[in-house]
Amino acid sequence: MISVVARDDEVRRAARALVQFGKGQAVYHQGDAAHHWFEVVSGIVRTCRFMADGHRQLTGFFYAGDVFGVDSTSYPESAEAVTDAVLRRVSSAWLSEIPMPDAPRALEKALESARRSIFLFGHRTAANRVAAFLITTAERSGIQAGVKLPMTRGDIADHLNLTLHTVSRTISDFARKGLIALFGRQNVRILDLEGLRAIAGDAECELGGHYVMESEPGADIAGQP
Amino acid sequence: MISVVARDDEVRRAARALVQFGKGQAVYHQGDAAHHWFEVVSGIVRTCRFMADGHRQLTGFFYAGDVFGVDSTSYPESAEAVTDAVLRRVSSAWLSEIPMPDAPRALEKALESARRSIFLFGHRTAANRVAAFLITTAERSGIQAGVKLPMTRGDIADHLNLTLHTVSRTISDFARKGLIALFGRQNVRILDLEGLRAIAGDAECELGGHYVMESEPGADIAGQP
DNA sequence: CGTCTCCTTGAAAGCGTTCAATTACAGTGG
DNA sequence: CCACTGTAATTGAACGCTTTCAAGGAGACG
Repeated sequence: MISVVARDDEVRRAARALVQFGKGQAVYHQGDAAHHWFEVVSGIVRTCRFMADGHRQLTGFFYAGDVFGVDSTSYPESAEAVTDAVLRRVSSAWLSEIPMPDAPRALEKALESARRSIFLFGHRTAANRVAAFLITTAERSGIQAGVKLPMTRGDIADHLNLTLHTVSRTISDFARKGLIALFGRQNVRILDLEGLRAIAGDAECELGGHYVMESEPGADIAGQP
Repeated sequence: MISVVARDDEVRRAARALVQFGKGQAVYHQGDAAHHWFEVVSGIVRTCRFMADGHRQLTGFFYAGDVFGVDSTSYPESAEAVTDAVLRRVSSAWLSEIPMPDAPRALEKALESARRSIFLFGHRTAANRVAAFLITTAERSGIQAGVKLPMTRGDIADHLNLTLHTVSRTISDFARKGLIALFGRQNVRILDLEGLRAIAGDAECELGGHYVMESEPGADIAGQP
């Protein structure tokens, strides 16, 4: 009996461990069976999809405290360490024991996020996207005016659906216009947050209200017991 | 007792009725409380979001048998009849009582569709998008070579994230190259399906396999009971 | 101090949009 | 049945933004 409990404890321990990854190392690959989900303890992780045409699409950056890899069967995207990172790895089998948002809710959130990307890629210029990226990155990094960009320009480009050239040019433009200041390639100081916000525009650009187009509620033509 | 049952039956009837909408009429508006979901009996319905900048984004076209409006609290997008349409309107309260395998599946389909749009908007040219649209519309319409396009060019444009000019030009190009034939503005016959497919490219462009980048599984640095 | 990777910058080309005008079509009434 | 009318679609030309092509430069690390 005791040995069984001990073994159970061991399984529990193994099911929830701290693991570390070197810069650039893959946490898991697109298509892998989803045995674990992860929480970032330190460092930064990116999730990305590889397209058949060779293009890469970064779907998210994850900072300390963020969770990723919550997928039911197999991972729809790869996860890689942007910097050296320490992660808490939790076996998917323990999902039920740990309070997690229910599945349909998670689906809806994923859908919502996907729709935001559609908007971003559809109707925003390079300046819009980069400005929005700088602002949100600044907010997530915590430090107010000093933003660190540990990811490469290529990473940012694949996240915003631009080329690294355009990203670089746009950042340089912002610096030239006095919106930000650059210290080396990875350290940015935001000088004019309001100016950046004006360029970024309303990131959550959906209307809460209606575009009323006079319409009847639709006529009932048959009951249906 | 009997009266209660009768009243219950009445509620049931009201909760699931056939309703009809005229061409262009709104089924519901973006932001409305989601009291019902719908199944298309006949006709075509479009769902669309209106952005703060005035742009419109069509998120889907729905044909007979398709389900839309499956949202938990409020509709994130408007729904409008593209043609005169008859819909089966089901009260959200009956979601659990009515055997509805389509409901959760509708969400997954929407997410899949959204992801395809992200890819489409990100890495595909106008020709790619229009070709893909014609093919999928042909498949959904049922009739093999004769595609009907009851939606306007503007609708198609807002769905593919292009201008109506570009859509029109691209369709004309296809006709000029002999890939399709036009009969009036709404009837298209596909003459060279393989040619169209070649232009559309691989619409489901995610890799099933891995891009292996030699990596260790990540070293355990501490157990976590 | 060399080398590697990543970043920056310039110039030209590509593609879709915008502006502007014309044409086709459906619906309506004579 | 045909002219009239308004909406939708087509087409041309110029513009603008991003990409592509090409070259050079800045750090990081040994």
